[in-house]
Amino acid sequence: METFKKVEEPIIRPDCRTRRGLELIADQWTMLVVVALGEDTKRFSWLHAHIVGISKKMLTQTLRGLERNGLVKRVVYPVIPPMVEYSLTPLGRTLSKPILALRDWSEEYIEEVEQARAEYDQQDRNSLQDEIIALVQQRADMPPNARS
Amino acid sequence: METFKKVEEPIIRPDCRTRRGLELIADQWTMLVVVALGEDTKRFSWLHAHIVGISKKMLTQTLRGLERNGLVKRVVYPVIPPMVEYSLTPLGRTLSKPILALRDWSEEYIEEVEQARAEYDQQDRNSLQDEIIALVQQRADMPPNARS
DNA sequence: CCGTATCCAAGGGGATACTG
DNA sequence: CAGTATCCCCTTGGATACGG
Repeated sequence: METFKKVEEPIIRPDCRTRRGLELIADQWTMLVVVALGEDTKRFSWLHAHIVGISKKMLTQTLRGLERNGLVKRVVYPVIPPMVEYSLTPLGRTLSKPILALRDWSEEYIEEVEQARAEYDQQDRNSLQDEIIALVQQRADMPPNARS
Repeated sequence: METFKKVEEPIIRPDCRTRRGLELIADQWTMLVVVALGEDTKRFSWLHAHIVGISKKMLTQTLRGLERNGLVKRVVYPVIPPMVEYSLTPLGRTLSKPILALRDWSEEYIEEVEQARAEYDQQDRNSLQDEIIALVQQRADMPPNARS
């Protein structure tokens, strides 16, 4: 008779805290913006220039999302030309720690990951090559008039 | 004269390690699968059942990506019915630490985030309400025959 | 059980032009 | 400068059916 209590299996439901959290922050631009903001206050144009490749639309969207979730503070100065400053809120700063851990992981292991991918893809090409060779071999074994 | 050396501004280029890393792992399903895999070996059907709401297609895709990047090991047992086991590789286990940090952050702060969002959205509704009131007020101030 | 193949609708996101 | 508005392509991902 089984007397040991079975360990509860972790069921990851759509409404659990982990899912609700990752839904908000687990995307590339959000994390990059948090990294880019860092400790200081940054202007919109600074962010746009330093996160190379992000469009203004995407940057605006991402910042709005972070602001909406209380992670970023937005300050508009009524000057001409306009000037808007963004910074992490105290709540946002709690998020930057785990995100920086992810950045550090990337810095340390990405080469190893890409190496693994190169080998994986190489295997794919070899397999494909083998299949082609096998097919050609089959054709060579067939009588000429049976070839499609 | 400025004698202090200017601090290098961190420019986040598309080809930097951080970008290349986040591109691969900064998405919701990938992180959830890593969390779900944990320390043990898990079957495909186990993952599909425990990550509630993920489609088979998405789960397969995500696992393939992780396998391709050397983060997950896939073992197929040639039995009927088929049985496939997935587990984190040593490299994959290095990734689970920062991801678990992100999960822990979610568990701790998500309520606070959602609270902030509720207030933000409430403000939006109030502003909209104010605008409507202002418009109605304008109409009331106009002579009746000028109303559109 | 563990996929793959195909179809298809929805929306993400870039390009561009315009504004306070 | 810091957006907003519009267009539009093209990817994403669910649904479904099928296969080993």
